Amino acid sequence: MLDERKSRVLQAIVEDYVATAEPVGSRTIARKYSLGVSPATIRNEMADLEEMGYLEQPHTSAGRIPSDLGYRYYVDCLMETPEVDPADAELIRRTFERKIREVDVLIRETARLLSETTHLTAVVVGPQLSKAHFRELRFIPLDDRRAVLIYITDSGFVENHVVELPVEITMLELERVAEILNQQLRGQPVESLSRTALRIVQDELKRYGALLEQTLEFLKENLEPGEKRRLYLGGTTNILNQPEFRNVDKLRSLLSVLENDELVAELLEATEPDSDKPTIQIGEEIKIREMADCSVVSAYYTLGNEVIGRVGIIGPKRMEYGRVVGIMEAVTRQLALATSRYRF
Amino acid sequence: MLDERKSRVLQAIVEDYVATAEPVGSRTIARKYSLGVSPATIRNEMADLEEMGYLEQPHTSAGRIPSDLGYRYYVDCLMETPEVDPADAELIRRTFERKIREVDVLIRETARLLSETTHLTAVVVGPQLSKAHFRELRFIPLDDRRAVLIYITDSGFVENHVVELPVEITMLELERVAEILNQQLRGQPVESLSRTALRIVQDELKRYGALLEQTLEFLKENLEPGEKRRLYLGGTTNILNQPEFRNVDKLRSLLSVLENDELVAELLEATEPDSDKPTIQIGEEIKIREMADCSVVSAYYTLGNEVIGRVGIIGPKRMEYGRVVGIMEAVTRQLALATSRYRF
DNA sequence: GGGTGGCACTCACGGAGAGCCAGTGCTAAC
DNA sequence: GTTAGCACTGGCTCTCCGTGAGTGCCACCC
Repeated sequence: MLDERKSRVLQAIVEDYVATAEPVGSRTIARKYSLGVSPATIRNEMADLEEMGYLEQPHTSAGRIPSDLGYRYYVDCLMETPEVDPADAELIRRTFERKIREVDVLIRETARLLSETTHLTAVVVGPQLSKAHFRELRFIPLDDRRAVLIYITDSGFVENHVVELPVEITMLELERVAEILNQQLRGQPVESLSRTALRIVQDELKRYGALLEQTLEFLKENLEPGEKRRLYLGGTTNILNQPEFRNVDKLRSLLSVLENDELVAELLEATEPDSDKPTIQIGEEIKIREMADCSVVSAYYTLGNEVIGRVGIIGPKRMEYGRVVGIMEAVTRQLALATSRYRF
Repeated sequence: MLDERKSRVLQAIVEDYVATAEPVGSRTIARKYSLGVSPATIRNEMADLEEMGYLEQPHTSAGRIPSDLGYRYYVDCLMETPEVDPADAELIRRTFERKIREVDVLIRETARLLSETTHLTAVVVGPQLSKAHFRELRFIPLDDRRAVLIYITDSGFVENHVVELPVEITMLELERVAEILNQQLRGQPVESLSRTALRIVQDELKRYGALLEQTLEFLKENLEPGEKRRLYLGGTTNILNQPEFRNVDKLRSLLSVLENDELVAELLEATEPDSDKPTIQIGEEIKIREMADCSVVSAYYTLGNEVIGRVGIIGPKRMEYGRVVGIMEAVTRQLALATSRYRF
């Protein structure tokens, strides 16, 4: 725990550095932040803070910048989350009051909204199929060899997939397959439609072999933990406005990471499972080497009590944490609300 | 038309500049490309070519680089398209021999494939709904107020959409609506399901007012020329490897363009409608200012005789046009083949 | 003893100048 | 028409200050 004055000094340094991207010196603080002491005193405090690991010095004759630890202390103990800017609040309200009926569009719009309000890069991981409850599947025959398999959950996802039919199957038999599957599976949490549960059904339906196998395969593909993710990035180019990424090589390695959906989705998994405050990962706390200069603010949104998706903001460590957290809270609240409209 | 020797000189300059990204001088050409004449002669030829507008000089004491016109002459008259590299050919073959059943996945994979083989940025605009023929729609009731509207075309697209029902409608009536619409519209080219054609049906079905309106709205949204595009970018970060984009500001403006799906899709519209060779746009031939240093190679792919989608490669003007064209031809051939598998 | 003013020291940054060199344009000769 | 020779150009790199922001330390003061 830092004493009052050290806290104020650290806070001043973080906030000034966030605003200017320049190492901040003792005189600047004495002038801009009225701590009522002289630069020399602040120099001493800064020397202490550096020794304790909260500050770093790019080179001997430069000002100080916060270390990862310094940012960590700042977000944990010093940061305030200001009211969301009225213009942003208005934008958020307006975005969600439009009735968006397609889940994909909703995700995309959310990502755009977050990136526009924070001027950073936003990630949204869409409602996960596996968190929903199975409702019903249907086959729509196309010709004698193929049908569309349609799969609906009670949170309103509709997925479809063309499956090949065993040649001999009749329209009636097809309906029978659907009926049996529906009876066995309706209302089940999709997550627990595990291989074993499905296998029971499979036994019962041995004779529809190939068709069933494809259906199951589709269900598996879409429901396993590694299910296809609905992931959307917004405002990737906002990164380019950050002075820390003027360097093209750094930029390239970061952008390569962002092109990898797997990795990005994992980033957001770090969200603390029970907190309803956004989680913040700072610099080297992120395991990805290329992101050592970045921070990630992430949160989840819920449908009922169920976590069904996540949002994140990726930016330089030097970001306005308070503002970002405020925006994120406002957006996830609205997003949960919007998602609940899909339910039936 | 350039005489033989001028052609050889221009070709040498383009190819050397493509390979090295450095302005090329008369000595380099004399040494590396055996034209059988001395540097001085080549200097004279270069001076001529510059006067004719095929070459430019970054500054007085530097070598020459091709102008837009120079590239244009090169791709029109001098370029050869070499055999696709065996490793790439193998990769292309393998990608498409996997049975990909989801259209979205196919597009994504194609974009990835193109960007990996060309080391440039790839765009794929997916099969357009509006080019298909209507086959059938279905309602699956969810509760007494909502149903899923499912829409199938004969080229294998399945789209779905939650619609709100007029409260009084019964299951049977719902089926009747679908039936009437199906009868009226089946087999129609989707493009010609214009507002007027739909209005006729609408008259007939006045009593289902709200539901019908929503259905029509959905059809319109998805079928109008401005329909939602299935567009996918691959290898965006490949741009960063190009020395011409070491400059972060140039890079930013280019990436902003690429974030705009509308603009990117328009780029590919320029594809010449009847040629089966890829179309090449060079530098300022592209109307987008931010892309003045880029070239776009684009082509379409067909299902039957119908153009249903487009692919493009975006790179610096200094790209290996021959190789890119070769790869693109191979990929579009395979893509058309793969798409035809969806048909029924 | 904590706070402060003063002072020497450090180091990144930017501009000026020198040398280098790839490449040109021109001229004269073949 | 081709080529060799040569003076000239202009960007690039390296080095060398000068400048200024900022530090660390010391002595002094309340």
